[in-house]
Amino acid sequence: MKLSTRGRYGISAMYDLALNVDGGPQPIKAIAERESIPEAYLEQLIAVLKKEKLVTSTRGAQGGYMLARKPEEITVGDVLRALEGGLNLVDCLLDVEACGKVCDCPSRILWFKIQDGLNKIVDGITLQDMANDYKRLKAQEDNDQ
Amino acid sequence: MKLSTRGRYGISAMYDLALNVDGGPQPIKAIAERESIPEAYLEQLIAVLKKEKLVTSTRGAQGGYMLARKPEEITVGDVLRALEGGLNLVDCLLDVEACGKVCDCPSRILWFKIQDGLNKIVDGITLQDMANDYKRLKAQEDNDQ
DNA sequence: TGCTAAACCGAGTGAATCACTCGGAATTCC
DNA sequence: GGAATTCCGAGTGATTCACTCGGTTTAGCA
Repeated sequence: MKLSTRGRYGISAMYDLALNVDGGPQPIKAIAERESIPEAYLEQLIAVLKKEKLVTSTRGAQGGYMLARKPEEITVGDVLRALEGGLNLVDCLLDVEACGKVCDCPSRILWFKIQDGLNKIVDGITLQDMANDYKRLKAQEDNDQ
Repeated sequence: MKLSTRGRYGISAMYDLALNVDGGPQPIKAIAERESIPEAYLEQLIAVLKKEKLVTSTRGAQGGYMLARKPEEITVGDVLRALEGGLNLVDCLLDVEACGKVCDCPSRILWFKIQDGLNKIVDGITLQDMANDYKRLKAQEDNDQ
């Protein structure tokens, strides 16, 4: 029930792209440095995000990655589902076949409720919300000085 | 982000105990058979549930396990937290030290929101609710015949 | 036109975790 | 005293995680 580094790094990277939304394409190296993510690993993750059409890329020198949609149109759920293999708490929710003897039906109802609730939470938060949190924190910090 | 078998088996076992709440102590063997859980593995899990004071045991012949509280007083969250090592999505929520370079603060806010929402969901469902689901399903089944 | 900065791609790997198993000791009922 | 049961610690094969590495392709720029 722990989020893997994939999800955490992925969120950091997407959040980074949201902050730099007006800065042109961001190379992996820059994102990796700012967010302290191993560069070669991030490359893999971002490939997934691209396949899921959450980011676009431009190749060659001066290339890099950008958000495929506006930050307020990308939810945290989009990112986590892409990287965490669908946020499926339990296989029997997708695949009725996988529901052998392990899942009796009240359990199945339970998993569904949890899964559904979780999805509602993560789909209610966008990258823009995160960027706003950042601005708010920063303003407060400036104020404290 | 997938629930491990620990959580799934644990819920099944506790649900089983809730259904058999009036049947005296239930030996592991019986629970394992009804719920199709490997017996020796369930033993391990139930030891954790005991340590967390969710079940009580009586040793020796005719012994077994019972719920430590009434089914309506045990939430699914109690069980999952016990078995899944606390349902902590991310270490930096517990342990500020663990929050090195990986978690910048808007991420932390995010994890907190998700974690909090998740806990609210699982703490809103009791073993009794699951048992009621079972009765409802069973009644409907009988009706269909 | 060639250099360099980047994305793209596939394979490999050590460490950790998962999902169990096994053997035996202690306890309690009949 | 024997059978049923909990209790306990250790061990293990398979899988997944979190990366790394080496190389290829693409594109801007001098």
